[in-house]
Amino acid sequence: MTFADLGLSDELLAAVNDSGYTEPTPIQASAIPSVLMMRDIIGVAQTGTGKTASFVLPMIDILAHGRSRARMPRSLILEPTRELAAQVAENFEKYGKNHKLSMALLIGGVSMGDQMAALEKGVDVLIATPGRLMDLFGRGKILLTGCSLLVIDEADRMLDMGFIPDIEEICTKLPKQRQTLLFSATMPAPIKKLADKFLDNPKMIEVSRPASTSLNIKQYLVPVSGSAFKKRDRLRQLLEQEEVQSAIIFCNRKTTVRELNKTLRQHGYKSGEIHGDMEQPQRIAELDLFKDGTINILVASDVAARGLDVKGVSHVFNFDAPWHPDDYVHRIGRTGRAGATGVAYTLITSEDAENIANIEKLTGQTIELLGDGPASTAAAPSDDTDSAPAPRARRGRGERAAPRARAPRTTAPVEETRVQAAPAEEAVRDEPARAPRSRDRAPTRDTQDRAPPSTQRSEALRRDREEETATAGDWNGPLPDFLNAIIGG
DNA sequence: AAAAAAC
Repeated sequence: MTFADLGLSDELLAAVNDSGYTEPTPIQASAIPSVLMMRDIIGVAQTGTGKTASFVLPMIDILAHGRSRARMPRSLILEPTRELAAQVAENFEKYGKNHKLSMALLIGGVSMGDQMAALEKGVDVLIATPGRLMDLFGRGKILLTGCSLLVIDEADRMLDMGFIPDIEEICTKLPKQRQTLLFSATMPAPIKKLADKFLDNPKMIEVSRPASTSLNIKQYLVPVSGSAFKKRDRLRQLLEQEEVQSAIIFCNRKTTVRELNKTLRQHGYKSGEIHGDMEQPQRIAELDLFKDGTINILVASDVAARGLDVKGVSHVFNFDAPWHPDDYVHRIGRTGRAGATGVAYTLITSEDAENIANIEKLTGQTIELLGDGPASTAAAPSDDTDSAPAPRARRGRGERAAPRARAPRTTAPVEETRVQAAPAEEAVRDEPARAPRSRDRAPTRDTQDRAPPSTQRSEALRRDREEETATAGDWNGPLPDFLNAIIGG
């Protein structure tokens, strides 16, 4: 099976070919012909299954004929988060490069001026988050009466975020004669109801067992004391003993994201952060730095858990075990994408027993518990920081995780608004995501930018220690049952 | 419990 078998146009096939894809994924193979035949679709699929291309590709061919009129978009794609919306826009740019389709990205956090101007000119594709779409609609900037193709993406996430009433309202403003595609990783009752109400004789496409995790991802649990300092210490040990190409580190709280990124940077790591309290331009800028390899560690809230597609993410770390098992599946799905292998570590404290049990129940697999090996010296007194560093033997080899490579960030990028709504530059996107790491030879003492050895390290540790606030219980009592079960105790 | 989304 090739893309050529799916009924797509030659121009489109050329663009697909240029992007390096030869074989459609299962969801693409079954969805694309049906979409081209104008059928309604329910796609039950996780992100990472090629879901986005399964609607973007046929939409480009469908929209190739006909012309847009002012304020009357011809199609609408709804996404739960701004990042996802931007990502879909990138896909349209990539695959639509041989077509002359116009699109507008309607997301919050960026100025409305460009968006309104685009609408006024008329667009073929509207890609939007519900809030901004409703806002602009309320201002009379959009007419949805000419919108004959609707995509509701990540419907279960929309539900979680309370968007369903908005979605319903939007649906009623579209013409009744239209094609509707709905995608969701799971099909809870409210989503079924939504589908019943707004889809017409949909074709059901289910590609992977919901909530399954990719076999390409090796998963580990890492027991650790609940203290924030010790967790950070343990995390850094993991970062150093692993061959981290690039990593996303998830935290449950935005404050934790900020703190962790700060201390990682103090320790010389090339890290950045992303969470919902940041200005949108800054979120985009940070993501771009991560994509182009300027930073190789992204500390993130769950804003980045779902759907985010960055090539070459070798590791996912859960600094906090996620509260909801679904989130675990989504988070670790940021690695091991497109056939690559990935590793996922989850730091767990004594309080996470139930969360982990739920995750294992959901995924139907037990996650390997990492032994309390030498790397867990975090438990030992580490006041005299430099004298008791993490196992050096296991790092070295020039694979030092993160020599500081750029000056601490100033606030400058925040003010720059030019990055905003514009979809990311094509050129950057398709580069091999990461600059080749210096996985070279012996650790040559190369001077200049390299984080100076001991002094910086101990200074950073001292500051880290000072910021220690949490005093959650250490892992001292008996191991919870689920752990005993795993290690056979 | 948190996070996400409109000014």
